[in-house]
Amino acid sequence: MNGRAERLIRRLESQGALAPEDKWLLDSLASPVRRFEPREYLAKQGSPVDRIFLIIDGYACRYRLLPDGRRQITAFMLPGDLCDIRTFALSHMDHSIAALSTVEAVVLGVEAVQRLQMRPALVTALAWNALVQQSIAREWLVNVGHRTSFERLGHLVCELFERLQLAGVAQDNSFRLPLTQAEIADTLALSPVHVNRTLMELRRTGLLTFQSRQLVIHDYPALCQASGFDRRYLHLDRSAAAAA
Amino acid sequence: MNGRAERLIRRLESQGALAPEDKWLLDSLASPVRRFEPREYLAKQGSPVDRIFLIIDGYACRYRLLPDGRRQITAFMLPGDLCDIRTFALSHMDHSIAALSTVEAVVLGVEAVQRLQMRPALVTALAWNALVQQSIAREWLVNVGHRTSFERLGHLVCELFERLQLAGVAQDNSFRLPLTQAEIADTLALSPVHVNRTLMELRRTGLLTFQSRQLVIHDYPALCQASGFDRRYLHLDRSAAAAA
DNA sequence: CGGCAACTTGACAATGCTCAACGCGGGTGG
DNA sequence: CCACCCGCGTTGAGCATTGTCAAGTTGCCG
Repeated sequence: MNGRAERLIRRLESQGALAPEDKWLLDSLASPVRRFEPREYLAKQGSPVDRIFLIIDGYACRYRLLPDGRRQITAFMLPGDLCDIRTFALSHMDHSIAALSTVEAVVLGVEAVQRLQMRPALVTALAWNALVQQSIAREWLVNVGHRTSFERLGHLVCELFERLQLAGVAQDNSFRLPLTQAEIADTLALSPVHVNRTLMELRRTGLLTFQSRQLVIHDYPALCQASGFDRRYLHLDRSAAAAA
Repeated sequence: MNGRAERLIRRLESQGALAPEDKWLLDSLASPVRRFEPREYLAKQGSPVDRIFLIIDGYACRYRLLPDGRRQITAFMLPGDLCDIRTFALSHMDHSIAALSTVEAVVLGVEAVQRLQMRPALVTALAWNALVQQSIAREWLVNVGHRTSFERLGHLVCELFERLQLAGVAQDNSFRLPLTQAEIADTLALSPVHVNRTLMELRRTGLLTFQSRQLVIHDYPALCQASGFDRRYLHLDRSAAAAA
């Protein structure tokens, strides 16, 4: 056990324990670890799909570029995140993946994925994982489409907090967020200037502070309330949730 | 062969021929057909996941509601569309599915999906299908986040046109679009009033007309151009596309 | 013929964008 | 060791796209 798959295992086991052999397999595939510098590509739009990634540490993102140079970040890849193992069914990438901070990731080829696919319990757990990512993508659409900048930013912070907690890389009421305001802007479809103003408003309201890449939440329930955050879309509870 | 899976098969075969047995299986599972009236639920947020759907005819959509009653449509389900067969890995629905027009759909339970999963070629083809749906979801985020109302609406029309063509239910330069302007508004995160104005602007520009549920495209290349539509995200070509 | 849902149009308000300038800090080279 | 420079953050002013509210109109169905 090298422990590199620990954060992924922790996430997957939130839905039910895995057999030791399954954990061993995940761990044994989690090597070697490759290091990516900020802004470095993990995968490039248009390139053939021949690998997927398990994020060990750091922040990466999926994004699309517009002809005019603006970009939309469509997903964050956090420690313990694994790409959809079905990705190989596509011939080429329809978006890019890049490191936002320094990233440690394991590069998995087809053979590694085939070994994962031979374990039914892992296939199910990873299907759950992929479906949660899709649920998050839907929520981002709601976020960008219908929430004010204040709610949007607050909602993103809540989501990151929950996800990082599940991976075991958040503190009690804070987490490392190595993003520039411009990157947050690309995520929330706001201008960098407006992200700045909104951030100060959140600070003024006493909900959170964000300094030197550390995000501190001062009143989590109030933040959830103010940003319309309802964690059910993250599927964190094992039992079925009641209808809205 | 009852032919009900014809549109799905047509889509899947755009990526490579299927074996006759695979097609027979799809067709044999495509029964019975259930009919849903406009606004009727196919699946409700919070309910247990025990079925998925193959759309035979008509328009359905996935959506989420906000506490204030507004809604965001996160995907269209068109003739020939099939839900992700992995959906059963979730305990409950994180969004609702409802009919927009009268819909004919096949309801598939776990057993039917298990039979599909025993055919590797189908598993691959359906993985491709599901990944395209995710790519579309990413594009919707770009659309809502970064495009003007004019581009947004044009882009949606282009996408629907391409998808309906692939399923074989579009005419040369037009297709049936049984949506109200309010429903388009819920899709594009615009107000109904603004959808109306934008629609008239598209008409005035001579790009398209939309009357009595029929959408006619007068100049498709110009429409693509004006709305920044680049069909690569739909993965329609079998060969790898060049980088942007 | 009546009624209701969808569509249309106008006036006004507001959220968020653009442009522009300035502050701050860390890294680099002279 | 100091000075410059560049990326990032901050702030202000004006603007524009889009939302809201409200009043009509059209058209379909009963």
